[in-house]
Amino acid sequence: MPVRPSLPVAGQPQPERADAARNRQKIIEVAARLIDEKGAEQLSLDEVARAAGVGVGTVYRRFGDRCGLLRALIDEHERRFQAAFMNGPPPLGPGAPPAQRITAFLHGLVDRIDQQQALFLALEKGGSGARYGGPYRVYRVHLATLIAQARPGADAGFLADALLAPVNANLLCHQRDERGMTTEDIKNGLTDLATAVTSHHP
Amino acid sequence: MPVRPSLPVAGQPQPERADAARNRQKIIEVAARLIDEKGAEQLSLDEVARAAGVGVGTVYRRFGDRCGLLRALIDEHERRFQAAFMNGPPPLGPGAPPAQRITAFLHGLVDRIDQQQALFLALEKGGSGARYGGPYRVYRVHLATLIAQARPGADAGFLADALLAPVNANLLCHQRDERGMTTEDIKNGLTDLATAVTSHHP
DNA sequence: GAGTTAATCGGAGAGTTCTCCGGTTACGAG
DNA sequence: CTCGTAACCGGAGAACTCTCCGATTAACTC
Repeated sequence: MPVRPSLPVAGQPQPERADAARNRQKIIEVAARLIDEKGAEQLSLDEVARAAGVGVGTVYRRFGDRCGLLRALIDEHERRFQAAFMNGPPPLGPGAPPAQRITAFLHGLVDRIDQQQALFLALEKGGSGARYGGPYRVYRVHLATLIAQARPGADAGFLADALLAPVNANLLCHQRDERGMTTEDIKNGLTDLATAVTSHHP
Repeated sequence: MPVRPSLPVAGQPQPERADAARNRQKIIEVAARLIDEKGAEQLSLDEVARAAGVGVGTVYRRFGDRCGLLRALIDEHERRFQAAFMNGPPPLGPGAPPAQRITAFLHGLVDRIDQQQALFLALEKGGSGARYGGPYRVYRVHLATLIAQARPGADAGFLADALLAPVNANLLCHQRDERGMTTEDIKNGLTDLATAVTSHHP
């Protein structure tokens, strides 16, 4: 029988042996500490394994690859953010008009990336095809729904991609570090963009 | 005396020794062939060096890193594209109203990425900080100028980033392969986006 | 041509990511 | 408590990117 990859799907807890769970926890703790000390770019899975007292094979079995480990470190914040825009108070959560919710969401996403900038940068660098799976999918559906409410008839799915695309760690970093923009400049720009998209009459 | 990196700046031909020029040419030819045969992702610089009959150090001396080699392979098309939107016939080149030029530019960029999709994908995967240098800078200035003409007072620089962000190989691939969108769908979406951005009255 | 010098060459090697698989261990069944 | 098995462990090793530096060679001067 083939070994299943055992990458746990979020929200669907998989039975995991006690030693495996212990190792997962230990690896996450060690990785978080090492990233604090030396930055996410410098994180070597070899080193994580050594510091956690496990073999490198164990790290890969638990997290699939380097990006998988980084995602695991991001996961908790992610859940909180998703809860905020799906069930939280307006204007981020339900209750406000779609255009306002879209703007609030984009601003929230900027703040969220800022919180764990180093991790997001490292994750985007890794690339892999998984960039548009998981959280991205959730964001996209959320935005597309709001856009469809504000502008029936438009290609809401594409516009969701278009609003999400400029909110990524690489670009944010570049805009701030090399272009001298502030977070407020960026948020203002996103407000303008979102307003233009939702209020456009073709 | 420190060795200067000798990464040639485009358009500023640097005196290069005959053997060095020969090797650069040979490396580019071999790399192009290997990419045709096995795909850009599978391109190993070790293999390129062996097939070109040079040491691996030579490849790195010439092109700096993996991305540098990929950029060199992209370079010729790049020059043609830049010439087209800076000096070519309208609506891509000068002569058409800004809004139309913006749309034409975005459509042209989609086509351009399609032409060398594999290379762009590999280049984006590599990441590095150089993603916003070189061609990107040119695109950004071009778009920002046009946007400033269409909508004086707006943050044209940011909006240029925002229009460029959704036009990248990773997203285009994703939209087509996993979402079933056609190139036409994407271009229509970009037209809508550009129109919204340039005709918005705050 | 011969000499000088600085750019170039090439391969050994360090540091990574990820794979593979023989040996080990947790845990439910009896 | 014992046993059987599926899941897990860990480290050797393959493949890769990139660095370093002694040996080599192109190109300019005389």
